[in-house]
Amino acid sequence: MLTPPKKGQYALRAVYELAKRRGQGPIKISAIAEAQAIPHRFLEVILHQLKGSGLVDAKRGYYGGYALSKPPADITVGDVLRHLQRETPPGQCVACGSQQSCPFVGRCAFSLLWQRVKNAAYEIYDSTTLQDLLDDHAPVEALKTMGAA
Amino acid sequence: MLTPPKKGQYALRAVYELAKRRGQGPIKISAIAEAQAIPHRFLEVILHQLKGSGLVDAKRGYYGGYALSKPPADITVGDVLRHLQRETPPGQCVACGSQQSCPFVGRCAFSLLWQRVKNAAYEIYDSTTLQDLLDDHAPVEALKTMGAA
DNA sequence: ATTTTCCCGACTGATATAGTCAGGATAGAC
DNA sequence: GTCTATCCTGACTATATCAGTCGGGAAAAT
Repeated sequence: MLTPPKKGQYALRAVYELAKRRGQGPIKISAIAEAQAIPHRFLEVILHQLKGSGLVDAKRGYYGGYALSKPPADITVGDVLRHLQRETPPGQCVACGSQQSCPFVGRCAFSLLWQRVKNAAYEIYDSTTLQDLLDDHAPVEALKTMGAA
Repeated sequence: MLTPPKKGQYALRAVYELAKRRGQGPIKISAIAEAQAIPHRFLEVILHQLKGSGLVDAKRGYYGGYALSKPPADITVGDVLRHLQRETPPGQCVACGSQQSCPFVGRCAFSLLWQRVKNAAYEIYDSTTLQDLLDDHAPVEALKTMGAA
């Protein structure tokens, strides 16, 4: 239900790899694909899409490749995920995705609930930077919500 | 990405309807389906599945129908949702659903993150009872995580 | 000029979800 | 006892989304 889509996972693994190699100049798609076990052609699509958000810069040609446009500490997981899914049109019911008309628009007993879950998720995403992931520990203020498996 | 599946939404709307009519004896599937705009045949499947968890009781025959087996205050959204999706096999990576083998098993930089998001979601689900939904307000201790739309 | 890389849109295939269908079982109405 | 309204049950189909591919084009270095 709330397992992130492959595309998002690939994107995060890719920028994570870029963060790890920051300072080594542009990293080729093929290098990232190999290191993170991502289909090469698919990763092309994903990184290109990410470029549109300004989180990564691309360089073409012989010594081309991708690089983060900001320090890993300034990029959050939320930044990455947000730019992959087209955001839901404002005023639209969170639950009734697509442009289907919700039969309970305005008086839905659950819309608030879905909204809260979504906010809780992005609160975590937005408070986790690539640097946090590199350091292999969760941000301090979020740890208390962890609980057991 | 984290919009709940239709099945779960239908299930919740159905038990919500049952909670609303509690005390009126068994409620027919057709009545629930009409009130909540759920395909009749599909709702049959869903309610039958829910019955397996003991949250609802069914009665057959002329005056048959469904009813909650417990007071609305004793049933949480988490209870309902948990019984709809087969739980992920233990030890399995949260992200790499199905039984696909994760190439980063054990050393995945993100598994902790996914786990935390999942936990945060179920913390909200488990602290929201049907009674809360009937009262049309969120449980107090969860309100602080709401934020803007 | 050629190679190596990213760029870009259209396309295909797999998978999970959403929903249907036909018929059987049970309980009450008559 | 028969009839009807209801839930029960599994197998089935359709659809939408996701995952991934393909072919070719454009910049940058050699």
